[in-house]
Amino acid sequence: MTAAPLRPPGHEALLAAARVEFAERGYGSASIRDIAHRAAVSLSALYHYYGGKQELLYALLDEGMDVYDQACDDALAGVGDDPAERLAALVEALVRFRSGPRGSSQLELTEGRSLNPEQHAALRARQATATDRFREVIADGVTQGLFRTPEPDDARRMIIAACNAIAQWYRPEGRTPLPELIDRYVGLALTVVEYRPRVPTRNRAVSSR
Amino acid sequence: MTAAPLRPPGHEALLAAARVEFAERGYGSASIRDIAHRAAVSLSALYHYYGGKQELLYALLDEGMDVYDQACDDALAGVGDDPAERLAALVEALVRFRSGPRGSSQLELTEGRSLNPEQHAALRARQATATDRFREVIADGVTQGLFRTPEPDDARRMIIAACNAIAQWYRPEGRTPLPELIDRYVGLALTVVEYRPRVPTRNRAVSSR
Amino acid sequence: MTAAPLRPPGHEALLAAARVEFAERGYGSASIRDIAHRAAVSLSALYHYYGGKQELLYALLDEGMDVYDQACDDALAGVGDDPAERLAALVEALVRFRSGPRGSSQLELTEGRSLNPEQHAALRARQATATDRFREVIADGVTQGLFRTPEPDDARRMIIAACNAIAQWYRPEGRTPLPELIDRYVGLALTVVEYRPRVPTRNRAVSSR
Amino acid sequence: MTAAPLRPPGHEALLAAARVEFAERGYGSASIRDIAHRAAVSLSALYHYYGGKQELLYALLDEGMDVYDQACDDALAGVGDDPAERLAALVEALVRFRSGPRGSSQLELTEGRSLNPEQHAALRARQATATDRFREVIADGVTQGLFRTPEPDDARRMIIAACNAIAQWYRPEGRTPLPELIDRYVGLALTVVEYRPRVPTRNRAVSSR
DNA sequence: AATGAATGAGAATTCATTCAT
DNA sequence: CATGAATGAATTCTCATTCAT
Repeated sequence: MTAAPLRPPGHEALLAAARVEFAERGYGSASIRDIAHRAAVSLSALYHYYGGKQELLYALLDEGMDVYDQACDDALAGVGDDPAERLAALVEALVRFRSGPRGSSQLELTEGRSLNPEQHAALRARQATATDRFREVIADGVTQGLFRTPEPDDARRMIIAACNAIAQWYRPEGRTPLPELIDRYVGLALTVVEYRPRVPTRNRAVSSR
Repeated sequence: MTAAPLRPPGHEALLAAARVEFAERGYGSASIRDIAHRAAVSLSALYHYYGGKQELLYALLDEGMDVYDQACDDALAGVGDDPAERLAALVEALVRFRSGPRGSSQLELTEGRSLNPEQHAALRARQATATDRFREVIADGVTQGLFRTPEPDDARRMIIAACNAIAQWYRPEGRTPLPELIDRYVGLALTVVEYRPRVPTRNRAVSSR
Repeated sequence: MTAAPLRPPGHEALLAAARVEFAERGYGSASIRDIAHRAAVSLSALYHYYGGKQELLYALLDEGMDVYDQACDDALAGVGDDPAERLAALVEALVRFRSGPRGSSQLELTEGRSLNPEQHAALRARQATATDRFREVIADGVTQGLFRTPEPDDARRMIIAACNAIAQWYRPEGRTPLPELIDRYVGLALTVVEYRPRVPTRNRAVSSR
Repeated sequence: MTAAPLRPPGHEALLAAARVEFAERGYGSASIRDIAHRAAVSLSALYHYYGGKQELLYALLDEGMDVYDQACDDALAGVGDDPAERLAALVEALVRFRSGPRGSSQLELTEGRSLNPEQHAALRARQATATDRFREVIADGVTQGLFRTPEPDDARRMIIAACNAIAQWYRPEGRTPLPELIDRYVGLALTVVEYRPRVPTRNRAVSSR
C-alpha cells in the first residue's frame, strides 16, 4: 500500500502546461483544450481538478508566489541583521526566481487582470507582502544610515523592476552564469540605495577619543 | 486654416479605444466589438480602416513607437554632447512617455507575441533602435570616463526597466508631480551608471600649476 | 467623332473575369470584389454596369447563350435539309462551343439555381429552345426513316450530355485536334440515333428489277 | 437485436440535410446554419461531428462514392465474364445511382473544387477508380471483337456523361419506370460501343464447313 | 458618369463549460 | 472518480451593397 500523493499526478503537468500556454499566448488567447493536451490530460480531468480557466490561472500564480515566498524566507534565514546583507539576499532570491522556470514569465505582473476580484485581491495581497520585504529592509538601511538614497520608494521600485525585467531577456543557456548575474544585480541594488558601509567600530572608537 | 489630418477622424478614437481595451483585458480577451463600441464607430468601419484585430494592435504599437521616437529625438536635440546630459534627456523622455497616456500600458512589452511574425519583427526592430539610443549614450559616458559602471549593459537594462515600470504604478492624479518624478529617475539613472562629473577645466588648470 | 461602343469597355473584361471566378469557385464562393479586381475595374464601376452579383451572372449566362445560338444558326444555315447533315452541324456547333472559352465552364447547367425566378425562367426558356433544335432534327430523321432509334428523347439527351461533358475534360492545349474531336462526336451522335443512310434511289430501282 | 450504427444518429440526418442544401444552393451559398437547422441538430453538434463546412462536404461526397462503389461491386458480382453483360451491369448501377437520392445531385462533379487539395485529390482518385471500371470492361469488349467502336475513350465518356445527366432531368415520380429507363440506357450504351454479338459457336462451326 | 468610403447583415468557427454515464 | 459527448454564447471576419460627392 502506497501513500496517495497529496495532489493528483496531473497537477504538476497541468500547471506547467498552463504556464507555457498562458505565457506564450496570453490568458485570453490560450485555449484550455491546448493546455490539457499539452499536459497529456483529458479536458474533463482538468475540470475535475480546477474549477475553470480562471481558477487554473489563479492556482498557477499562487503556486508561483509560494515558491518565491519560500525562496525569500530561506534567503533571509541564512543571513544576519545587516540591511545590506539582507537586501543582497532578497535580490539574489528575486534574480534566481526570475531567471528560473517559475518566474520566467511575468504572468503575475500582467495577467492578474484576468482574475476575478477576489482572486485578484488575494494575489495583490501576496505581492504587497513581497514588496514589503524590500521596503522594510531598505527602511532599516536608511534608518541605520547605511543607505543614503533620498527616495527609498523609487529605489525599491527600481530594484524590483530591474530584477523582474531579467525574465524578459535572460536565457539560462546564454553566456552569463547565474552567480555572476546575481553579483551584478546585487551590486546595482546597493548602488541604487547608495550604500555606504559603516566604518569599522574599532576605528570609530579610536577616533572618538 | 490647419492641415487636414492624414488619417480619417475615426482613427484616433479607434486607437485610443483599442489601447484601453487591450490594456485592461489583454489582446486575447479584448473584443473587437467592444473596441468599436468604445470608439463609437461601427464594427464595419473598424474593418474598413484596419485589416483586423492583429493589424489594429500593430498600428497601436507602431504609433506608440512613433510618439516615443519623436520624443527622444526632440529631447536629444535640445541638449549638447555631454553624456550625462544626454542620458538625462533620454530618461526624461522615457519617464514622460511611460507616465503619459500613450505609454501607460506596457502593450509593446507584453503583447508583441500576439502579432504575426512580420509585425513582431518590425516592432522588435524599432525597440532595438530605442534601446540603442541608451546603449550609445552610456557607452560614450563610459569611454569618456564619466560613467564608472563596470557593467553598462546591466545598467542600461536597469534604467529602462525602472522607467518602464513607472507605467505600472504612476497615476497622474497622484501626489507626485511629474517634474519631480523625472528628477528622481534621472538621479537614479546617474547613480546606476555611477556618474562622476568631470572637475571643471579651469580649476584643474589652476591646480596643475 | 467615333460611334460610342454599344457596351462600355469594361463589359467584356468584366464578363470574362466573372466567368473565370464563377467557374473556379462557384457563384456563392466567388467574390464580386475579386471579379472587379480581375477585370481591372473598380467595384463601383461594376455596380454601375450591372445591378449586382445576380445580374452579372445572368448577363454572363445570357451572353453565352447568344454566342451558342448564333453558332447554331450559322451552322444550320450552311447545310441543306438532310437530317443527318443538320444533326452533324448541331453537334459540331455544340462541340465547338463546349471546347471554347465561353462554354468551357458549365455555368448554365449548374448555376442557374443562383438566379432569381424570372432570370431562371428566361434562361431555361433559351435552353429549351436550344434543346428543341436537336429534338426537331432528330424527329425529322426518325420520320424520314433515317434515324432508327426507338427512343429519340434518350438519344437526344445522350448526345447533348456527351457534348456538354467535353467541357469537363477537354483542354485545347491537349493532343486531340478540334476537327478530329468533332468528327468523333458526330460519328457517335449518328451511332446513337442509329443512322441508316438512304440507299440511292437509282441504284435501288435498278437492283429491284 | 440489431447492430448499433457505427456513426452517431445525427450523422445520417446531417449528411442528408447537407446534400439537399449544397445541391439546391451550391456549396458557397449554402449556410451551415441552415444545414444544421434542416437536420434538426444544433450548430455545435454539427461542429462536434465534422470539422467544418469543407469536411462535411467531403464526408458527403465520400459517402456517395461508398454507395456507388458498393453498387458497382454488387452488380459485377452478379454477372459473368461477358463484356456486354458487364457493361450492362455497370450502366444499370450508374443509372440506379443517378436516379436515386444519393446521386441525384451532381455534387461530386461540380463541388470538388470546394474541397481542399488533399480532399480533392482523394475524391478524384476514387472517381478515377470508378471510371476505370468502365474503361476495363470496354477494353475487354474491344479486345474480344465484341465492341467495334473505334474510339473507346469517347464511347466511355459518352456513356458516363449520359448516365450522369439523368440526375438533371429524371424524377422518380415521373412516368418512366426505372427498369425501362435502365433498359434504354443499356441499349444506348451497347449502341455507342457498337456491340456486335458473337454468332453462336455451334452455328458458326456448322456454317464454316 | 463614376467612385471611394462606409455599413449592416450574416458567415464560419471557437471555446469554456456542463452533463449523463 | 473520471470521461466523452454535447452545446450556447460570443468572436472574428467577409461581403454584397449603398451613398455622398
